[in-house]
Amino acid sequence: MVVELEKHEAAGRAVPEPSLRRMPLYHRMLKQLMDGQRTQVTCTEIGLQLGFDPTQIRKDLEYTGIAGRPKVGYPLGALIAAIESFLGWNNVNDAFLVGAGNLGAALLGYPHFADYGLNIVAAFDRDEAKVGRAIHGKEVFPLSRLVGLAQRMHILIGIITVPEPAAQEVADLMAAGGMLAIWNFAPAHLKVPPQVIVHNENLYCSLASLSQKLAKSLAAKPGDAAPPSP
Amino acid sequence: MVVELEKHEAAGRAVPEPSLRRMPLYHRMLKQLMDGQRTQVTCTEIGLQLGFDPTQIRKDLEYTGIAGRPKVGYPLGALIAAIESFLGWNNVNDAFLVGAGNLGAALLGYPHFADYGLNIVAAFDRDEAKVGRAIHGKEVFPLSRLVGLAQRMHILIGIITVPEPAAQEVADLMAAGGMLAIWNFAPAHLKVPPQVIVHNENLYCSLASLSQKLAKSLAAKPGDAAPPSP
DNA sequence: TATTATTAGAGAAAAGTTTCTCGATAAAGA
DNA sequence: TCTTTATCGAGAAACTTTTCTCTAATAATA
Repeated sequence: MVVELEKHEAAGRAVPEPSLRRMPLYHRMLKQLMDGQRTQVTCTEIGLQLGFDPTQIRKDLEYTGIAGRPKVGYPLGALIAAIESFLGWNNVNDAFLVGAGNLGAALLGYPHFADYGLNIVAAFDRDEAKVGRAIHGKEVFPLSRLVGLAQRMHILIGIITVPEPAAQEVADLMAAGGMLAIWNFAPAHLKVPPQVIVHNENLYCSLASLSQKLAKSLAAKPGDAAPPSP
Repeated sequence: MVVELEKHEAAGRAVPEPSLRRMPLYHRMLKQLMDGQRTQVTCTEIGLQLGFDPTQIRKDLEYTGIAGRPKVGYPLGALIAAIESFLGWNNVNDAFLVGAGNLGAALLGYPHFADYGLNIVAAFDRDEAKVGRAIHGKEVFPLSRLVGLAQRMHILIGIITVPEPAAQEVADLMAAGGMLAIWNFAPAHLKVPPQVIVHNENLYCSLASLSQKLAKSLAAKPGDAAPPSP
């Protein structure tokens, strides 16, 4: 017997990655509209402001399980709530951050992560000089305590902001501590147990795309700005 | 008359974004192989280590214009050079960074950007307290000098690490200064002239993908780690 | 030298994503 | 009330990206 699942059922098929990544853009825009005392919004309007096709937005919003009405659109408050629920931003997850360097400090000071389901509760670092200090109100512990504290506090999310050579070792510790999701800012390909979700935030990957397009654009119309070697 | 272009010709068709974003992963891995005194590499080997399909890698590498040999693979040094050339990492571009906060400082201290075609030469900030100081050896200028200096120095790349409300204004200044590429770390949808390439590095977009998958994974098997409200 | 195993490269097929088309529905105006 | 207009929602079509299949080339081995 085959059980038909609703499209937006939790255990249903995977949601396209591009759709997932557009959700926060909708969310942000809708929040701003909400501040302007609006109560309804249409895909046409969202698309116009964000530069997306309205049909695409309709398909994306379908994943959240909300229904709109022709000629009117979607109820704003309910739509925002649906997105937050869909993304799991209702239940805030505690997280550990490893690597209290520049980037780590930046993330520790990032505003409003808690509004987006992420609560960084502590930092870890191998450097004894950093241990014991607090950064943006978050205490820094020695790396040796990571596994024990993660297990005891049931921490599910780990954030890696260490230099590349240490990244795999930190990932191993996180897996040993029972973490299920790793947000990896080190430019490294991590090997983890199958139950662990890894998201890589490799800046060089983004940079590659940017610089290739710029190089191509300069090659196409070598104007005033790009002096070729004379 | 129709002129047939080579696939890898500079003015040719657009390279898929996913392919572009995989290039730095190949580059990194190949560099490590190079350190191990290797001279040849096959797609099979790259795929095994990075977890990609070898055919996909072959298609990606085709864009760089390099040719491999059956049974042998690609010459390692030439392949690395081809990737760097393809991504425009040979000609280093100067860049200005605006927003000398936590994240800005992290980027100013990022290692080896110059090896990847990006040379951040100066920072800018609206905050008078930050102006005049140097962060990781890069001087901080007042925002008012951005346009003039960008024009004079022919700066093509701008990096935005200001809070969201100031992002559009900074983008406008960058466009006015003649910049052609913007790397935007603010969670904002920027409106820019058509010739300007914008790359958004919205952390909330990545976080959304991560937290949705984690929430789904927890919902699927509510094991020891996720205590439901009793 | 012939055979075998491996791999690049090209093209086809499959899978995934975006855009288009159309009917249904709801609101506003004639 | 009837017509017009705007928009949702569903399915089809177009496009993009990944994976598969096959051939030819190359080196190693018998």
